Amino acid sequence: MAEGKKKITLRDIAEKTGLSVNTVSRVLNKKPYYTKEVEEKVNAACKELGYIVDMNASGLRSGSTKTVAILYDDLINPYYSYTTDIISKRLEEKGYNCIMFSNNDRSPYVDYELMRSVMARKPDGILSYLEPAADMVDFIKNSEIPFIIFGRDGTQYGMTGLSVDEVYGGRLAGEHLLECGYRNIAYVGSWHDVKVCLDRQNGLEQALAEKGLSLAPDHVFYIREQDFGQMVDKLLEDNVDGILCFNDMIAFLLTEALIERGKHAGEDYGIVGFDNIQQMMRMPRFLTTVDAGSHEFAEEGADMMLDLLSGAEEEREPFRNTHKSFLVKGRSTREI
Amino acid sequence: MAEGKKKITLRDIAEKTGLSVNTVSRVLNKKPYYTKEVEEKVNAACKELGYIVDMNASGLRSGSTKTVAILYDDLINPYYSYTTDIISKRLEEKGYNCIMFSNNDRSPYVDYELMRSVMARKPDGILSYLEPAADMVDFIKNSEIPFIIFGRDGTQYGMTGLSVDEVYGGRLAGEHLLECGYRNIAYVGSWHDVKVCLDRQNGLEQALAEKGLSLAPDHVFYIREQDFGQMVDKLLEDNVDGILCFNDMIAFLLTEALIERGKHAGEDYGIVGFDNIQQMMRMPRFLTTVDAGSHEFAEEGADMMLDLLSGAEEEREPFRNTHKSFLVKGRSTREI
DNA sequence: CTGAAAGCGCTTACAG
DNA sequence: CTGAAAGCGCTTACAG
Repeated sequence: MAEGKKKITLRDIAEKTGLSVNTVSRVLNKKPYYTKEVEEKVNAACKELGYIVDMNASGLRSGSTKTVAILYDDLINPYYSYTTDIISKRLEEKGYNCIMFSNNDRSPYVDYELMRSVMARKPDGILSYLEPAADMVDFIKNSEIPFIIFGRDGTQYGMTGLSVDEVYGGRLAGEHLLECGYRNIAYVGSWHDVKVCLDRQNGLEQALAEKGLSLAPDHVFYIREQDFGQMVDKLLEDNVDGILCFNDMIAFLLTEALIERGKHAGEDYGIVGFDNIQQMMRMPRFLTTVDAGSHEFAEEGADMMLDLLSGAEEEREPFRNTHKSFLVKGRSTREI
Repeated sequence: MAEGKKKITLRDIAEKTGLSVNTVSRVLNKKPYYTKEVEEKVNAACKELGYIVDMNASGLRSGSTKTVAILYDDLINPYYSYTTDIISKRLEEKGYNCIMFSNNDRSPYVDYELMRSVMARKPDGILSYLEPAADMVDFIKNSEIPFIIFGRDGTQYGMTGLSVDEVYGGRLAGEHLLECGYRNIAYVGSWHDVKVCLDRQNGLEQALAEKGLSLAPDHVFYIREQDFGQMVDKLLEDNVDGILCFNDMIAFLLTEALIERGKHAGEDYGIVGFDNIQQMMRMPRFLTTVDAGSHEFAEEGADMMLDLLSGAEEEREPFRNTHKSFLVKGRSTREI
């Protein structure tokens, strides 16, 4: 089958040039101490034979795989894919490749099964969109692999990460709904035990409290844990007029469900999301949403990872709140 | 720093159990010939010590890294992220991890620089959203790594892949525009030299030709190669009323640009995209678009890769046209 | 400035 | 059924 096209290794380069494997390796890795003449001979031979290093072998020996693991739920939500795109490209420029690990919808957490497959790849760093399960925190710390929690609050775990002030974002959304004149407010979250989700809800509640209002307990929903259709019916029955959703995708889903029932966002009710995915995808601005400056945020995530990879681990403060969100007005809430 | 938490290797398990490294390896890889007693001893020791295999080492020795490289432009377009999500999860289930490689916007092709970094990782397979550059076809074939071109026509390269009948999709879109009564038609593509882009254009032209119409050469645009604003002005000046875009993202971008100029899709003009990303993201259906059944298509891509990985390489026909597209009517074209 | 040796952690023949 | 040896392709000490 093969056209004599055998794998070219350092030994082939060594033989071709009459140098030792060792010296060839030193030239390719630009370690000090070799003559210009040797350098040129090596480069010429590599080019001629089409040498490509085996990162598996170099990683095994050197202990650095030049690899970063990215842990996520799914890539369907543009918040993930958009930021992952930015982060992976930035790391790629610096010679790192990204290996993808999803928890395959088992849970919103990093569990042992996931960490096991991650560690088997011996990544130099791990960037996780998922929070660690409670019993995994020590395990992760003991692994001594730089671990960044991206977009979620890591302080509670004593871990490094980047997060947005989600409570503040929730307040912005709540204040906007109130300004628009909505008074019968609901919150549609994802999971009841995920901190970001609760933070946004919390912000909404603060905004309401300032106007002497509050969020009725039966107007708080977590769609991953209950029936979507029943929730929509309940919203209609109770004449809810202002809805904050945990993110844009949920907001779109709900908008569509309400259209099917003859109700229209911006007219019959107001709806606000989070993430501003319309902007990421260059869509016309329909949905009112909270934007956390994801582009810059992703770049900071990549830079933080690169810092950790270059060995500045211990000095970093465990956590940084880098951004203040802002509201983006769309047509899904009433004009003021 | 380390709490005595040293790396656990096969040798540790061997010492703990009193067996040889070899035997331990055989048990973990479920190779034939070991007693139940030995198996239990090994598993207990692995669990107690928290053994995790080093895939770098096993890959180096065995020649299989259990890794698939995914080559793409960007993950921003949901067509990429949605299908990548499905493919990577399916592969993950079968024990493969995906390493991401973008060409970092250098070109829409797989070039040598990209292949170099791919090959350095010694993946068992490569799935590419990008077409190979002309001078890379032989290189890729000689590498003898299973290579799938996903979503693009590979026949011209004599390569394996999955693609949709794009000409047919273009016809569907063209026929719909004509049915709606649009007569002054334009095509907004991405690159002039990418086959999918031309195929869709070609289909549009066929639909027009059947009605005795044709696409004016100055109403064909490739936005990656010309000024977007100038194009929009031209469309307005010439009173174009029906526009087919290469994909939904371009269609959205154009819709927004026309809104800024006071023109509205579905009223002042009709616009059709490709991919049905609204459906992927559970958005209300605004845009009329051509859907190629991406979910199923991605699953087939993953299955094809798994087939190749299990060694059925040579028997596969080089190429399969698996799906027929269908039109999804939105509000961006006139009601018929 | 260059080379010979050792070894990263596995799996693969091969012996017994 | 189990083990001792070799080796995957590199990089890292260490000698010279």
